[in-house]
Amino acid sequence: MGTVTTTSAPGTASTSARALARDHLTRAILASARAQLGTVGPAALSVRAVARDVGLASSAVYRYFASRDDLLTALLVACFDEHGEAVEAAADAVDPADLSGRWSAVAHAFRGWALEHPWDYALLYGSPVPGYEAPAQTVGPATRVTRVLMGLLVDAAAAGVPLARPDEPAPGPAFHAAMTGLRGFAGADLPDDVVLAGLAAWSGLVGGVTLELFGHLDNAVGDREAWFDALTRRLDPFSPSRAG
Amino acid sequence: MGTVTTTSAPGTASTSARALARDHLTRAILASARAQLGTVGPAALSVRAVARDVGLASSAVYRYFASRDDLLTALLVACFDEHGEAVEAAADAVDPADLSGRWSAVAHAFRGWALEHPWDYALLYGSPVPGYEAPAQTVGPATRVTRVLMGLLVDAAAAGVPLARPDEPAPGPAFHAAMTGLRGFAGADLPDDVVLAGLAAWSGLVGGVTLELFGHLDNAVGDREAWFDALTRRLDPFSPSRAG
DNA sequence: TCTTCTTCGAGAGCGGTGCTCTCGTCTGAG
DNA sequence: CTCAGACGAGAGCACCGCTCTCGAAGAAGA
Repeated sequence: MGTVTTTSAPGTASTSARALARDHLTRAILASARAQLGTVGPAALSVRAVARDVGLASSAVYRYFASRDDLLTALLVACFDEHGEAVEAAADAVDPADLSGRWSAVAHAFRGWALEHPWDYALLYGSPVPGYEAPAQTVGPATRVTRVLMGLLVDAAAAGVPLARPDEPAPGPAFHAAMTGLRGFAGADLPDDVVLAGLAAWSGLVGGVTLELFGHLDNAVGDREAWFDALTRRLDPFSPSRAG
Repeated sequence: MGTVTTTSAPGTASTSARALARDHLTRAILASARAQLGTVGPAALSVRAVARDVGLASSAVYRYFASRDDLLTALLVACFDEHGEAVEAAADAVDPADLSGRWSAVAHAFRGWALEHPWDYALLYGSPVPGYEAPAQTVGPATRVTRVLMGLLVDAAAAGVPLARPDEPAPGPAFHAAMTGLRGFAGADLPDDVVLAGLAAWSGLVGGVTLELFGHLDNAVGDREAWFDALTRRLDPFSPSRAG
């Protein structure tokens, strides 16, 4: 669905001059689109501008991407992968037993990438692009970050750490039923309090970065690092277990 | 900046046929734009489509709104006001002494309006529109919701309720300094733990609604009401004080 | 080597967009 | 009653996504 057609069968790396040229141009188009996305936002991405940038007629770009939406899909996959990789790397650099440390690393990597690529972040976690529906091929890369977070939850559950706060009422059976899909996705039978704690932390993280990046803290919060540090600590779902 | 010019001085309601017609058409354009926004998203809003809808030549619309961005600004103000009013009404319908109840009402009203107006919500809290910079006149309406939340924090601070969790480390001096703008905005000298608790709850709320509305819970969470109920309770910054 | 099939790039073109300018018309104030 | 100002329509400009056609160039078979 990304490229229109492929001369060689999938897996067999053709080295013909034509295939090489095709590969090169596909990459150039994607890179140019990515660069344009960095300055102008997904909704304003222009196939014609990309074509001008790589030195092609606008119609020629359609030999490589069937439509603007296809180009958007490729960008979506690239950004999700890059973002996921950054978060994974940060999580893996921390002692696996230190859940709070892993959480903090994940949160800061999440925000760090977003600050470096604000429009890419908007493509991933901002408003949907009006006419565009993300195809199935994007859900894999899209879930890399959530997979990292779920890894934290699975480890917490395996260690038997309760993530509910002392006074927090247990989520009811409706919540348990609602989370069937997520439990299946995690591949582990996570307790409800763990799932809820994880989702709340995830919401707070996305919300915090979104508020900052989309300008909702502009006249309210000065030092953004201090703000995010404090937010991360406050959201840390594993923090209660450290003291108690 | 909204309308191009006004025949009558501001405040004096002119009843001349021309002024009436102008008022009527301005409203019709805004209503049509709002309706179009409801189906297609801010980035795809088309002045020409609005013109067709209200039965005008596209050029005539520019007699009423100087540009597409001006129309967007008017929509932004209208949506912020509507959203703020919904949240305010929900908060005012609860016993003022019941902080957790007010929080829950605010959160559910926030989400309720967002679910009813997904694209309007995207305009308010989603990605920035590429070429568009929100003018100063939007910040007033934009802060209505946050004002309600800050009212909660001010009341909590006045009641001397500590909002930090038992094991939570106090935010440092850098955080205190970062929140100068917000304290000035609140008009009260809120303690750091109260500010942090409020911002974290605010982040979680925006993040939760954003995740749900922008499709990030699609294959993970079934019953959305159950999920949001549980999230709201988990995020409730006043909950610890109830039990302790 | 010659031929045939496919791929590719360019250009023209269609209907859409935001926006500007001009040109008649009509209104309201002096 | 007159005349400046407001107004609507239309043409036009530069841009957009996308399609179609056509000629050049590469790949593959005879």
